[in-house]
Amino acid sequence: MVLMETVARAVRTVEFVAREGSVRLDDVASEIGVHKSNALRLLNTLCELDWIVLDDRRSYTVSPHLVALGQAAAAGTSFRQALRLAETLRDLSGETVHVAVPHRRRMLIVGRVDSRDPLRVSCQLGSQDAMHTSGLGKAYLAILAEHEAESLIADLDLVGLTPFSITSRKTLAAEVRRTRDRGYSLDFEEGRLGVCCMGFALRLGSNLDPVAISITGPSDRWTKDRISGLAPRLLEHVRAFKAVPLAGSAPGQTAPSGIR
Amino acid sequence: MVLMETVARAVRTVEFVAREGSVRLDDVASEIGVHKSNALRLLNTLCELDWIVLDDRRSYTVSPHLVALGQAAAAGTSFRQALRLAETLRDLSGETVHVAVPHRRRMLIVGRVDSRDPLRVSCQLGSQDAMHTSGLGKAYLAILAEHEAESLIADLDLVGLTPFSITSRKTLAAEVRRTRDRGYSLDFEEGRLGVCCMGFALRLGSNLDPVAISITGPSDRWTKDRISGLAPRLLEHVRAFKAVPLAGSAPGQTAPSGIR
DNA sequence: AATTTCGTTGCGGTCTGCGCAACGGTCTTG
DNA sequence: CAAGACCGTTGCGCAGACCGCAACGAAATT
Repeated sequence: MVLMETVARAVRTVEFVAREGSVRLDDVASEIGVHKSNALRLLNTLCELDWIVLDDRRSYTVSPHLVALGQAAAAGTSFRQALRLAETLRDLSGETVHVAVPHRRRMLIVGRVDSRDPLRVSCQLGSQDAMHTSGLGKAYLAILAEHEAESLIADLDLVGLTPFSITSRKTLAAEVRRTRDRGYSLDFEEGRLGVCCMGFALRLGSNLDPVAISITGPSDRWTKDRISGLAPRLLEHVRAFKAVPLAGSAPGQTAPSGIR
Repeated sequence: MVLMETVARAVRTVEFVAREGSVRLDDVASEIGVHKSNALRLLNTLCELDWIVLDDRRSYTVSPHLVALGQAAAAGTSFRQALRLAETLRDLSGETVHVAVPHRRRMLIVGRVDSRDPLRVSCQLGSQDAMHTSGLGKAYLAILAEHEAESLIADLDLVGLTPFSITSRKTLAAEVRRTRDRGYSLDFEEGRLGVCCMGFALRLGSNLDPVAISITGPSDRWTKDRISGLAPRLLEHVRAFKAVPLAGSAPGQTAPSGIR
């Protein structure tokens, strides 16, 4: 399989600009590893295509036009429906709710409804969590068929992030089994110290990958007791939501969504 | 200025896949206007770069990885802070709140907080409204310096979208002046029949473009009376919000945001 | 006003992107 | 069940697009 170099350079350019926020010509040239004349040509074409804009004659930024792309990327999943459920769960729990989809053996966060409390946990959209150290990942593993989960676990790289992280496949498999029985996943400071969460996974679309939802909060108030106290009510809402055959509006449509 | 053809093809490919949702090899080949062997090379490299994924061996989709890009594109603006205000305004009004930034003589919607009512108005993120037919655009024009607004208006293409659309520069300039005095913009079915809205614009960042916020609802309940009744309270919150020097977390950081 | 920095332009070589055509897999049709 | 159509994949050769080089010019800095 032959790769196209120019395309790769263009993509790396866009991602670099997005990562840095604002860059100049020479930054791009040295980052991509090309002569500045070529970097200029890259940036010029990307500007012409409205993927990049140059602000004050020497600093390049990603174009707001790209939010449409990000939306399209998320719309491929059934996250739009999930967001409505997320809002309900946020209101019930008071904590931040994240929506994620599996992507390359990690959980990619595509949606979020923030807690109203000023002290809250909130992950960047587009960021990725490991399967074994997040409530999202463990919820996803638990909804898969047993053999699928097993082969996925076998492929994971079980790096520990905190002293509480699971780093053995056997322990992880057992925890996934417990999650399946329980109906929801738990994460007590396994991914980040001071952060706890509970998670669900559910199949919304017909043939789409499952979506995972987590409710995340500071360990001081989002405790084991509080979670297990709330869990039944939350689970109830998740199940009730699944029953509603929400008419998912196709991506790209401008028609008002959410009208049943 | 010389454009790079291959880059343009790659970009068009990604946008095509995003627009269609799911495409096959020949679709791309005919859309881009290249031989299918070349279309395959394009798609292969884009897959390798994780911008596109192929689902069931013959249908290509945009990768969820791109939501990170969309986030970065929006983060360039100060929309993160605006979203918090938007949520407050949604709760006060009960209607959908949109956040937009100016982009190429149009208003580009980068954020949204939906009304909780099943019957609501909700625009796709990434979609663009004309300056003269939206509350967003008129609010933006009103916050600009007089001469800036005038030169921008002179450049607009005043296409009418409904019988109520403003199509004369003179009328538009007068309406903008009235908006400036009033403190907020109004739009009664000027962009779409059955849809009304009021809008604000505010400068959040130091040297960033202003952000526009609109509150949009069905004309049946989001009436002139209801809007003017709510306006004072809403304006009050907008002004109060502006006073808070929220510590905006830099894009790309994973630290919990919103902690003052 | 001088100096440095940085974006821009023209040019020629060479590598790469491109179309062509044949192959082999999978899905569809008689 | 077999024959056909369809679609994705691969090798090859050529032309042209991409790239680096170096000189130019504008803007920023001292």
